[in-house]
Amino acid sequence: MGITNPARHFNKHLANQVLVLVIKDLPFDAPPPSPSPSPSAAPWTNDAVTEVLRSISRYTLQSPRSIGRQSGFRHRTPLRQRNFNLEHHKFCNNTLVLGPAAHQDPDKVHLGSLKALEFFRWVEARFAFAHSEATCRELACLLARASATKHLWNFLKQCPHVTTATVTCVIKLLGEHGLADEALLTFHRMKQFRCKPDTHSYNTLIYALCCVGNFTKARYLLQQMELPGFRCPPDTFTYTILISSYCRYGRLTGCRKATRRRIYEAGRLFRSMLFKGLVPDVVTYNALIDGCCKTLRVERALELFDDMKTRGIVPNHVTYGSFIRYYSAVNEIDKGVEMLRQMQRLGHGIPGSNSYTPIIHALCEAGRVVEAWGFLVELVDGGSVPREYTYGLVCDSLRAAGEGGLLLKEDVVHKRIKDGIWNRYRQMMKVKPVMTRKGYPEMEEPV
DNA sequence: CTTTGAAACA
Repeated sequence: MGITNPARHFNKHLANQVLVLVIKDLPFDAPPPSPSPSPSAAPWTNDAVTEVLRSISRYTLQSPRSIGRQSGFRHRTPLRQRNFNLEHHKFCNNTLVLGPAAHQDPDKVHLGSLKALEFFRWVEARFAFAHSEATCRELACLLARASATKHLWNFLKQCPHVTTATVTCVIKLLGEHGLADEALLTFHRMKQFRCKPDTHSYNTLIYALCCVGNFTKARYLLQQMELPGFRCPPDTFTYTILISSYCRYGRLTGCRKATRRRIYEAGRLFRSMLFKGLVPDVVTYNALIDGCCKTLRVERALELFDDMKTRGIVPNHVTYGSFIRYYSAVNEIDKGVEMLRQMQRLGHGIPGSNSYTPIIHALCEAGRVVEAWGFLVELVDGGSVPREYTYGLVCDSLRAAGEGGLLLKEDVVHKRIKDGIWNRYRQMMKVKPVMTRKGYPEMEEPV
């Protein structure tokens, strides 16, 4: 772990020096607050410039929702297309701004993008640094994250190093911030940026549109791709994105009819992808199976489950998770347990706390408390740590059922669970200090 | 560089 790469270390240090200047809004030629290395004397490399832009991005615009997630992030609440004018209006009226950027300080974000642009120009002018595709992509991504679309488009227009991959990256980021219309605009301007769309960029754009529920435009793009002889024909990803979005979004509206129509639409897409000779993968099946389970159509889900196995596609812990959640929810817990055992037996995945949690919750609710405790122990033996809520629920249920004998304070299992939960909590506080802990009665603060 | 799942509380 602790391998020290001197160049990387130097770049990090340099990035910190520049960051101090950014925060204090000082020119980059200003004397550094601490001795060496100084930005105005540094031999700038590709990696160093990238590192600086990354640190500006990290400092000024990390959305609290994305902190603590390793890669990418998914929204718990559905995204809606954001409206800049409305947001500005609300901001002026001192009311809450909605959307993923809501928790960010707008001034800080603004300063971040301006400073990044300034730095980008500064290394170029002061050291004749030749920007590469990598540094340009880093700046473009920073501007996209800051939702600074005007700056972004201006930059892409005049930068000679933009590639399709860079624009795809930008489209993805805009989509993650609920700016699907802006993503679409960026896509349409690709010619202006001297690059051609490919299937990847189409897929990313379709995903961004689906995330805000704009299926009309998403379907229109698919139609375009399906035209015979088109340069970017749809692939498995294209269909999987649409199918999963229909399944996910279908449940959102309270209306049963709309849900049915969306799930039906997902099935239709699935058939048409098979017809085109495209091979569905685990993810495609998982999306469909989860859609069926959530709409209580297990028979269909099981059919798909068999279907995937005959095609030689190996189910994974996500596939089994959908079934386990379904069976736990409808109180057919033993079938859920059977699914868990099948996954282990066939070597289709190692159950983690995600697989055990629905079963444990359901068992507690059904009053089968001792069994619940058994699964909790099994989970811990497997090396996982239960969620705090789950642990509290099992302990409460044991007490209520008069099984206090399993609650001995000095028990090794209890100690391991508590240590695990506290370790995870401390880990989280490191990356996300602004977090309130729920605090369940079972967990007293360690000394 | 793109796709699946992820609880309870207020």
